[in-house]
Amino acid sequence: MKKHFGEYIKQLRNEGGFTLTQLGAKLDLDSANLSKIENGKRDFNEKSLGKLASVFKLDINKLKTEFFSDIIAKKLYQNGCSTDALIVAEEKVKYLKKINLKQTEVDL
Amino acid sequence: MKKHFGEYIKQLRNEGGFTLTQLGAKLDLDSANLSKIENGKRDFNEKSLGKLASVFKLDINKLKTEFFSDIIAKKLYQNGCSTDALIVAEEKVKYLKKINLKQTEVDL
DNA sequence: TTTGACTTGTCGCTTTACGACAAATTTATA
DNA sequence: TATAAATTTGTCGTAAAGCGACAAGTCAAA
Repeated sequence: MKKHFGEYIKQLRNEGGFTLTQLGAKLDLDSANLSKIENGKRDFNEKSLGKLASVFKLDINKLKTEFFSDIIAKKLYQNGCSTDALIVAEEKVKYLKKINLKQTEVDL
Repeated sequence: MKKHFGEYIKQLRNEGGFTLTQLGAKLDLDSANLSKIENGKRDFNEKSLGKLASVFKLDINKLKTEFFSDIIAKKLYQNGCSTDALIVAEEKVKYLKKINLKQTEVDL
């Protein structure tokens, strides 16, 4: 288990044998900033997930799961919020998808 | 099931028989902004959860669950992210709590 | 048709996000 | 151990997001 998404990137980078500067270039990121990300002092920019996936030939959906689970865990942890919120969130996602389907029917 | 946290506030407000202006005053919020919140056009400010809890005598932890589940659901839904992230997030929260405990021991 | 409740649009300030560069520190290797 | 590369840390400036405020609009009740 990794403490944060940055550790995951670091692992990928090391496995790929890249320096911070090399990987940074591929991700349009300063090596200094990439370092902070890997060490959990800054968050990876959500908008760059696609680039990361293509550099390492990763499934974007798996990557999103890794990334967002991190964001969510941090949010709950920092706010001292019960993980009950996760159960409720799952229901809500289902509900949002359902009403979106209905709305699409209406739009047609 | 409510579409968003704003609907939840609206329900509380109606049950309490308040106008937007009245509840807004209690929450230090403009009636216009409260209206937007109730209609999902703006998010309720996380920092005001305490006030909301005390106005309606709600358990702050329940309220947090309601609030953060909403944030999380929206994030997953908007990003087309699998709810697998929720399972992973739960593991991560456990892990964060565990390493925090260990760190506390070291600090002592 | 006036009044109160609610909604919508928009402005401006504050906070946060984030890329960039400089400088310090660590690590590797000749 | 000298030095060069790799990594880390500090900080700045701009960009974007968050959010309160006010004005002007709609809508419903009397």
